[in-house]
Amino acid sequence: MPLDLILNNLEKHIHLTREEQELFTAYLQPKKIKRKQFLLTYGEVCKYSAFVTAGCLRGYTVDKSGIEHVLSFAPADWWIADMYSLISQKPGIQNIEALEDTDVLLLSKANQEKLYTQIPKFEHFFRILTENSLVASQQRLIDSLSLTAEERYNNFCKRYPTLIDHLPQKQIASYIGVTPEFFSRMKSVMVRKK
Amino acid sequence: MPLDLILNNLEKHIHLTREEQELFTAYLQPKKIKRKQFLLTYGEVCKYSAFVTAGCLRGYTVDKSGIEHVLSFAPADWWIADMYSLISQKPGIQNIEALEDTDVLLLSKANQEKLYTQIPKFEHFFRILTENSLVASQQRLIDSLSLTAEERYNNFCKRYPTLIDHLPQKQIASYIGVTPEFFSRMKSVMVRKK
DNA sequence: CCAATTTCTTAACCTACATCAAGTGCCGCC
DNA sequence: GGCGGCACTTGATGTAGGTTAAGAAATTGG
Repeated sequence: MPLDLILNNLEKHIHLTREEQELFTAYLQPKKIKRKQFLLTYGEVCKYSAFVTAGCLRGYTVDKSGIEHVLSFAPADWWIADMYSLISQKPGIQNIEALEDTDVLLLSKANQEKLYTQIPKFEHFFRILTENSLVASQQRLIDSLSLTAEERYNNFCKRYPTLIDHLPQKQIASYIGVTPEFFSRMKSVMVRKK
Repeated sequence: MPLDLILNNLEKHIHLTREEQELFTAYLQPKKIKRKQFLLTYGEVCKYSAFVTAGCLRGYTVDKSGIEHVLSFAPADWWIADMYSLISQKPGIQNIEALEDTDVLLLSKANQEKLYTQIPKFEHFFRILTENSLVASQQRLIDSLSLTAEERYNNFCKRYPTLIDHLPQKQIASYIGVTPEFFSRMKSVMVRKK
């Protein structure tokens, strides 16, 4: 059941009473997104944090020469949002798209802020969630500055083991920051090496 | 006075009473770091968040071919730490070094956690601080994936206007992710263009 | 104020990855 | 069940930025 998944996710960092759980779940809004549909598009203000209960989303930006850069994948049990836009409430820079039919639970920014005051444990939870994202983001920056495409691919495989053979490889190429052409070549070289 | 600087920094997001201010400042530990001395070195566990009151620090990693990558500069009124190590309490991956004689106020992880329970506003403050770092880190990742060295340099100038003519240019080169040689060439080309 | 070190510049050559182009395989869909 | 389009491959060629080296300029510490 989807609500169990999100309650277990919270349980990793905070413990809620029955009533608190009920207050929380009342704030959630389930939504289904079909493959290739968008949860959020460039220029829109991000009003929700999304928790994925089934399927998979990707968040990406498009640069001025039209190239897409995948910033994150969100399979089941992950949170996703355009943090820049969610925080500033300015027009966002990400597209968030379903890679397959996907179910999410939406928590609006307004409700999230109510939770902070009604149940301070949520401030704690989201602080930790944000800290972990920050560490991941910094690590990815370090990787992009100091590793080769091949090493970044190996890191991707560790970080998203469930996604490797599940995802069009152009999406993986975009995540590790190379063209699909180069990624294809690289993979065939890696096979030959073994 | 240094304490005013940090209290004003907090004031950007939370309001403290006189007593809360006193409780907080009692937790702080002033420290002086001479130019080229380290606040933290690779492999050490990070036990403090540091707030700079004068001077300037840099946080950087060294990759396996010995190249340094500057992750952040911290001039006066900025916070710095090896977040990965501070959070996990595992051996860190950053060196934090003084670029000139620098004064910091240290807040230990233990004290920081006491603040979270004694004055929940601090959980709020550090959540926001972490959110802003996350957004900056994501933006820098996007920049490194989609901009040229020249565009990244322009962004650097916007982000750290006070540092541009204040900092050895090899440090800037390292921050934007190019060699000092290339950076030098790039600058002379930029001048000629104008 | 000088010597030592560090920083900056310039130049020739090199490499990881991009771009463009053409072809193959395959999956979904009327 | 055929076909339109997308994902993947492979090859030829282009380029941003790296490497090595060597000299000039600037800082720094004594």
